[in-house]
Amino acid sequence: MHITSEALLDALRNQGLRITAARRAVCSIIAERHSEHLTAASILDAVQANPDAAADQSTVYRTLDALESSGLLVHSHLGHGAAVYHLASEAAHQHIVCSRCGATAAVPAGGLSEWLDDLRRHTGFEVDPTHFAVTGLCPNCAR
Amino acid sequence: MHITSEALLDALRNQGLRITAARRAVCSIIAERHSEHLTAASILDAVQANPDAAADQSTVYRTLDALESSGLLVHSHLGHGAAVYHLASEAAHQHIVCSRCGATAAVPAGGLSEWLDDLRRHTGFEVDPTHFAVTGLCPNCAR
DNA sequence: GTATCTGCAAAACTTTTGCAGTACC
DNA sequence: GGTACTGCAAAAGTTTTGCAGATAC
Repeated sequence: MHITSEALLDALRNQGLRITAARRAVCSIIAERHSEHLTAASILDAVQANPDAAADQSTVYRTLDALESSGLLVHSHLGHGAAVYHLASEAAHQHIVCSRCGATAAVPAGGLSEWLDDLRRHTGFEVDPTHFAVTGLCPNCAR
Repeated sequence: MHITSEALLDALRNQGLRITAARRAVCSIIAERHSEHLTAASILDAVQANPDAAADQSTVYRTLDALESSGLLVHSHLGHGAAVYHLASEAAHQHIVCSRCGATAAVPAGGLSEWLDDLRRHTGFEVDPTHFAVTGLCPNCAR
């Protein structure tokens, strides 16, 4: 499930936005490292590691916003700290995070969709379960 | 499902903590307004509205921490902003929050517990579903 | 050429912390 | 009397914003 930097840039172009060195740099980091839990800070670090394409913090945040508007990128909150950014194509999974040690696991899809249907029926909400992680205690921390 | 300010203060006493004017003030706000979504800021405002018992921000946070340690109070995150504090006796419900307009609804218990069992079986985590809300679009915002 | 971007710097917002003095028990 | 608590002030951490100058198209 790879996506290229160009695909991300195209999404920006399609919104009528301009393609700049800073945006190329951010898109390229995301395309290369899409399987990690990227935070704004780690993207910023990676961008600034390349002196030819260094971009400011505010520019990184603005680029991430633009990519989210395009629908290709989403962010979620795994805990109290910084948000993590995912490709939307990889975001269809929810995380469970240990509130003591920070260990994360993917929430199995089984059972989830029935619960979501149930939620929709009862509340009328269109549920997006991925935006916030679920917290709990991992097997180790639960002892 | 009321709780008195005294019950909260007793919980502090039982931890060997001292009872001060600031702690009385915080406990009394929580006891009076337990049915609201209280944030640290709203508790602080309420405390400072009474010039006889005004307490500092840091004191309010420290008191809230102490009450959480006692197990009578919990906080949850309904969105990107400040945490909300609930009595633990009222916290056994999860919230769903509209990511556009901020409307909240309670997640019905039905279906939830099966999903939680499922999660525990598959991940081994002891799940606390109430700490982070679930986001989605409310019926109005979903159009 | 001009509307959009960028960097810089500062602010916003929530929460935490260090420290010297105060008050509870 | 001694430990715990408080206020103050400042910092930490993440994200946002205002603005003057630079750049893509």
